[in-house]
Amino acid sequence: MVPDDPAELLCGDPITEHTLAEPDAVELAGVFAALADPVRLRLLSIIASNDETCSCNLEAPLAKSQSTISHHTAKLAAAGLIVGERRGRWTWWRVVPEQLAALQSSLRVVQDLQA
Amino acid sequence: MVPDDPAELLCGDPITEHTLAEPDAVELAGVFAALADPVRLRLLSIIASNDETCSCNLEAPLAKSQSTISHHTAKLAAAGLIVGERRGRWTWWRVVPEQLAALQSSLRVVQDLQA
DNA sequence: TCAATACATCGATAGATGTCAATATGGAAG
DNA sequence: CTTCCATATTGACATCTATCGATGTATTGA
Repeated sequence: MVPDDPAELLCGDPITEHTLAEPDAVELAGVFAALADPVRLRLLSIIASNDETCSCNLEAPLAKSQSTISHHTAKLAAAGLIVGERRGRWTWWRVVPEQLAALQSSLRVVQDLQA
Repeated sequence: MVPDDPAELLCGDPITEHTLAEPDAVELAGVFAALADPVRLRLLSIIASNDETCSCNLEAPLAKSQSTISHHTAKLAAAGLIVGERRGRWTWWRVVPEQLAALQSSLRVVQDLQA
């Protein structure tokens, strides 16, 4: 707890300005949460390695069930990291570079705070 | 599932090369998991906004208990995003810019896969 | 119209996670 | 040495999440 007596403020002033606000933190945390799973990271890297990737090419390399893959693609899509387009029988996924760029930017902001 | 008959490979070839390997994915997911919480993101932004930040200045702005803050700083530290140094009564935290840079780099790799 | 297929959704379950109160630890100050 | 204080750890609990099998839905092709 912060000491009441100013003379005991030996650990510096509390700083609450210019820091991440709660709503922004919740939203950003949601995007990071989408990346906080090994299966989804590999999924993303496979999708990113092609212009478009069919769902039917995602199950085999990751050794997960169809419903699990569907669950993960849905999470990545909800985070805005990929978009899917249904054409014919298949759903084609592609990455959203802008969202990846936005994430990098967020990290850079934190870095710049310190510099 | 991938069709057996080559004539039915209408959705393209499965691609497993140049994608994120399992062990790397697990490690990277762990770092992202550390950022997948609003409290930790705000914690990180507060710590980043100073050269060093005392734990005693982290509880009040985030309105969380002492043990919860300790839990979160430990997670950020385990992910290599911050380091703590105990001097006297207090623990001083600072961000690790190299780890933030490494994360940005990981995201850039995914972006470059697609380009 | 009907069967097959690709994907989503549901229900269930085991394990992970955020939170707090209580307690332990370890340095500071007297 | 003893007391005080900042922080870490423990134990408990509610919630979230990853996973799968089963089922639903929509589209293709015969």
